[in-house]
Amino acid sequence: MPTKSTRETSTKARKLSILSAALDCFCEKGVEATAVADIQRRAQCSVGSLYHHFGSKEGIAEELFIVTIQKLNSGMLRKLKRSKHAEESVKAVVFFYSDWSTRNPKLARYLHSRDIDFTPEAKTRLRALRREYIRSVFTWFAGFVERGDMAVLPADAYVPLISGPIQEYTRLWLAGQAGSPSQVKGLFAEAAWNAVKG
Amino acid sequence: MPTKSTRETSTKARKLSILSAALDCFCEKGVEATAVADIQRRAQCSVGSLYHHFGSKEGIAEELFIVTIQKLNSGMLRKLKRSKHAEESVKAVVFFYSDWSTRNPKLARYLHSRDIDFTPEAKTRLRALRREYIRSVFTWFAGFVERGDMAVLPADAYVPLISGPIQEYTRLWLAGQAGSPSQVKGLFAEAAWNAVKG
DNA sequence: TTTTTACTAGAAAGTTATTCTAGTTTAGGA
DNA sequence: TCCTAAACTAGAATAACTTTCTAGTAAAAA
Repeated sequence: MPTKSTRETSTKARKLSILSAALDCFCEKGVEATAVADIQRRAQCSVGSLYHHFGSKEGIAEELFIVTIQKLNSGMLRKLKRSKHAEESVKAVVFFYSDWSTRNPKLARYLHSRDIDFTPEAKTRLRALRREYIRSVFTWFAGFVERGDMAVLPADAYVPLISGPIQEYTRLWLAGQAGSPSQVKGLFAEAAWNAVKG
Repeated sequence: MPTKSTRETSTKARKLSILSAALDCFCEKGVEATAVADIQRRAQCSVGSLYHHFGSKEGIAEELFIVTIQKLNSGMLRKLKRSKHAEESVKAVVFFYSDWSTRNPKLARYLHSRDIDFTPEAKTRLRALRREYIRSVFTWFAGFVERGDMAVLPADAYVPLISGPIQEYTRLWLAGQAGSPSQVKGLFAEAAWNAVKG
């Protein structure tokens, strides 16, 4: 049983507490409007500590974004791979997105803020993550497409067709302009299936 | 023939040149990373002039965002109202979004960037614009719904179902992860119609 | 002509991000 | 157990940037 060193544990805890403090600040005031001092106060650490771990305010924003995307994607793929049939798989994507967003509204809100300000490196990492996600989904669907259960479409079209509406609806919900995604997820799952079925 | 004063004309031109310079900077470096001095240099004006017209850097970003949304929405509604039938209307939304984005990639990129950092007033204005847009679209569709040409759905569901996929695909395209929206707009228009037809 | 108002300029001031120096804590080897 | 290297933290110092302020110019109105 490999017990972690106290150093390792406390480092991880501090990084997490900084990310969590940052998420709260970002959601309350927006990324640009939160000062490094705001995060530092809320996380109860020093400026030095903050810069030691993340390099810059942008570094915090990037790490938070990337870690969140990774969690969302991996959760989605796990769910996907527990599905047996084409229809079940497609609908699972819509349901998972809806459920994850309503369970993690702060993270969802943060993901819906855009990535225009990231460093080239972070953009590259994000691009790789997205590409990998789209590839995984496409690979999972490929079998169904071959069997004729799903339509033959450009590889890049599946994810937008399936996830686009629920994502857009979730954005409205986060902006206070629509009811909870859970109210329409059944409807949107049907629409997704209609858009890609064979 | 009411000829405009030179003052009025040059003021408008200066404001436009500042917005245009800002758009270029924002697209190249991101909103947060562009300094007021960057915009000021590119627009060839002084800091004072910039603050006189827009109050702050955020003020520029907000005005640019709002003006762009207004143009996009009004163009969309104009197109919509030239359509005769339900199917034609629904597909027009997809086509217009695709065409506008490919014709105005910089503006499209900016619209897809974050709106989380806006002032409460700007958020309110944006919310009003979006609500008004959704209401207009819904009103336009209401006749078709009554006649049974389109399905009866929650009012907030139409726009996400119709526009969600093409928007999401456009986002991928802007991120360099997919081909031009014009390649899939026909496909996506079909899917949109399937999602809402009666 | 004069007066008022919109506008511009650039220096000054105020804020905030980032760096730097000094020091503390921990893991790991002798 | 003690020593050393490395990870980590603190907060002052610095640098970069945003915003304000003062003075002035040009256009329109009176």
